[in-house]
Amino acid sequence: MKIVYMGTPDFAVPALEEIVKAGHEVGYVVSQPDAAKDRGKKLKPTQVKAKALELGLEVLQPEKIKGNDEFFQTLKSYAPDLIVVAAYGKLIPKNILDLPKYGCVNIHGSILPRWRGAAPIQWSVIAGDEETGVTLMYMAEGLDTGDMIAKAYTKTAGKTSGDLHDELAKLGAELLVSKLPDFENGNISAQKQNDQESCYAPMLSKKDGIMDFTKSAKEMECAIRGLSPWPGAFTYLNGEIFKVWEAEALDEKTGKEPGSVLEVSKEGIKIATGDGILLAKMIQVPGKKKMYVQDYIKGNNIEIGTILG
RNA sequence: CGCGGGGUGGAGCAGUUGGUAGCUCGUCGGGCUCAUAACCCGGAGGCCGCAGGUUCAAGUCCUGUCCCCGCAA
Repeated sequence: MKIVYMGTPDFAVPALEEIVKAGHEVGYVVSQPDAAKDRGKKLKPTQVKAKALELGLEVLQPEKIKGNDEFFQTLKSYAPDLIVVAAYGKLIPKNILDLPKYGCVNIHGSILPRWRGAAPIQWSVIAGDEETGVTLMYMAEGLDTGDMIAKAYTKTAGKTSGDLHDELAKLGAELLVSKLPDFENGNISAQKQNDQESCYAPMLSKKDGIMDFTKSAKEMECAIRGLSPWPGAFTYLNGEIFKVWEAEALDEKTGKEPGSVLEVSKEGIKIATGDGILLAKMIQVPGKKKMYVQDYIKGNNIEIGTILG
């Protein structure tokens, strides 16, 4: 099958690899333009571009695709059977959606219609969903509103967004490749989404990482896992950023003000919340690596009664 | 050249105006104890990221270099 693949970050890498491995022809890989990221502001290729070049595929990186006739003509002359999109990063105009013989499909990191939008994996963890997964769907003009072709599920228990991100990227790749032959066989059946059950997962920003100790310990534990590895749940200790990477909600009561440090031990830091106690286990301060509280307290001291935030 | 912090025994930190390298934890041995993650005594373990330079003398000052991290994007 002749495929055009559109994707940008590492979430979209496994699917590209699997498509090629399955023996399909990928005429073009479309990715966002290289961006200056990280320390030192060096221009770095996107993950998908890097993998595509490694696989010897042709890469296109248009600044914009909407109203970009040259880009459209390039795709049109290739005449793809299918366009596969995974975390491309921009909306795709209708003329491109309608171009391929079998249409345009997307791999989305949630069980639709739940968590439409940019950060489905993170929000499902933050919300405390017990189960999540990936959905293979046709692309429609709305945001993740297209008809659903197939789904694959997994449990969220104890996993961070980072863990699930990697897992779902693989799961999505397998799901997609297993369905590819069905497009040519005409064996695809798609199901409409129930808009009533939908919810939105907006892109996360740094601010979403701020810890709100008035919430329950359980909610905070989910937020900490959902915000890892980015932006990370953080608060302030003596004016410095204090990140919490691992924590456990304890079923204990306290009358102390939310954010109060109740106890510091090798087990972790017990912090009062709006409901219950949060035991912070792995933390990080500026300039340092993540470390367990057990290690942190060997050379640092946190006074009982300190208010975080 | 975006801003900034840091690389010191296994771990986390301190190290003042350059002059014997310390602390907490761990570890090993011994002791106390019904017992212990508690306590007491003792021991081992460090080319102070790397390379040069200044100096009678450099963890400390200067130059270069590698690596890690926070912010910002």
